[in-house]
Amino acid sequence: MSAEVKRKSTGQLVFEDLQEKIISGQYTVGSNLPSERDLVSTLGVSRSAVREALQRLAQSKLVTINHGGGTKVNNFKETAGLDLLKNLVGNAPLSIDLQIFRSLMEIRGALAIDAARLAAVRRTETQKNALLAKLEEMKQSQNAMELQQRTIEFWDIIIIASENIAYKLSMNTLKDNYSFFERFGENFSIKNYKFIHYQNLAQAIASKQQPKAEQAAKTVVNRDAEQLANVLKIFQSVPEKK
Amino acid sequence: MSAEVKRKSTGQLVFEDLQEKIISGQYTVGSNLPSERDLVSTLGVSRSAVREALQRLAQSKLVTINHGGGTKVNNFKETAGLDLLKNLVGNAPLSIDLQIFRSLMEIRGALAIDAARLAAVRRTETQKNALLAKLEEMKQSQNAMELQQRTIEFWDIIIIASENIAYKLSMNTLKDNYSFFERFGENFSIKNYKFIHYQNLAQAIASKQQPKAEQAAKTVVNRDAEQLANVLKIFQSVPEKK
DNA sequence: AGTTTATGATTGGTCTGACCACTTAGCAAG
DNA sequence: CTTGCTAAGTGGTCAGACCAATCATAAACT
Repeated sequence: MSAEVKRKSTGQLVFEDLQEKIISGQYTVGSNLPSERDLVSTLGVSRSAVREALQRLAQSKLVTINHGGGTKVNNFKETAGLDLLKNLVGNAPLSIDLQIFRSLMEIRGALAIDAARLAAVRRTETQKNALLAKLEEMKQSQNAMELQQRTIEFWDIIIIASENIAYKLSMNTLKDNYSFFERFGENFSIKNYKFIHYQNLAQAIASKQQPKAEQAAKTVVNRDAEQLANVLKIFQSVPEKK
Repeated sequence: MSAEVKRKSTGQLVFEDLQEKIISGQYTVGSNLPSERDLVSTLGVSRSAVREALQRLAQSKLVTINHGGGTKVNNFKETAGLDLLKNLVGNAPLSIDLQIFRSLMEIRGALAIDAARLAAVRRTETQKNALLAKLEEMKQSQNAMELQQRTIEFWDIIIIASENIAYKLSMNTLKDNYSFFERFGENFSIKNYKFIHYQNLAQAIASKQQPKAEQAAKTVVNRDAEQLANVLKIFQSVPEKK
């Protein structure tokens, strides 16, 4: 139940350290990382810890390891995947990069809208019923956190119904990214929440009206992004409580 | 110059082996992987190799490692990122999963179209000129491979101009995924290639006409996907040459 | 002089075995 | 039945040795 701070492993620490240095440009793109043995002496950890960290960096395409030829620093903007985004966003509300926040809202919107468009054609009867049921759940939410959770599940049904595994996988990563919005949840007013747009979206998908579903999804997505942006502004204009 | 088959490291082999077993369902989701020491004896490799493979599996969210508590197999469809797609597509032309191919075309389309829409508003003068110049390069391509490469660069300019880092990162991964289309390049007829649609797209972005850019992008994307699908059909209907 | 070839140094890859840290399950005490 | 302890199991870290690929340099050759 508690939010214990799990002790991080040495390999994890090395990974984060190197990742941060690569992203912040402390290592020149195209040049080689210090050799494993150099990192061992510099960081004061074992070689296995260093190697495990390097393997993970390679897995996320931040570096390219060459047997005998050193470990090259990649230009992460050209090689990395979507999961890197969370390392670019920033942690505290005050330090959130607005351009990256915008990127996040835009890709989330593009994927969700197209998924809705496809779901309107491909959804099964079961999915139709699940979607309408989830809408009712949303309406009966007791607090903002509950509503937020059910909204995510509502969209998940649409993503699944779109029968597009790429959308599903992308959304997995995006969820990790905007999980930091959770703390803002309480700032949403559930009392004045308008369900009409979600209602329209669910109905359009239920009745297989593709253009209508696409339009309704656009409305929902744009409205949500706008609201989040507003909450974000509040957080950014008010100094953090100490 | 040669396409040498690089010898794979032991860790890489273990990684691929376990990944394949997880994706194919040979390990039950939610259960624990064999312990590191068990894998060592089963696979006949050192523990360091096993550990490095496990770290990479954890990095791609296929497993969750718990200190002292075993390594849990995740439901990759709920946790993995877009980069997993290439492991689902299949390798040979004959074994390409059509639903996944469709997913690939759809997400590629959704991102490209929205990027074009944004680029029409956000592109700089420099980017405008680069885009028009790249279009000319495309027209002067000598062979299908060259055209394909320049088309990728054409889109890359649009993605950059959209100022959306999430689109850029997603496209990085998608490029890895549809790199297997390269072999199909020679089947495209460059002689009859119609540049008018790309021309329209470039012009719309150059003149900052957003709706027009979005529409032109849709046309281009749908046409390309259709062509690729046709080529794919040819490959799938004709038995592989021996 | 330029090219090729050998060679040693550098760097990543693998293995072994020991020990530490955390979790879990079972047992014992209460 | 609960609590607390203990031992076994599992992942984490370390040290050191040796293998394998690459690179820089120097020597040999043409």
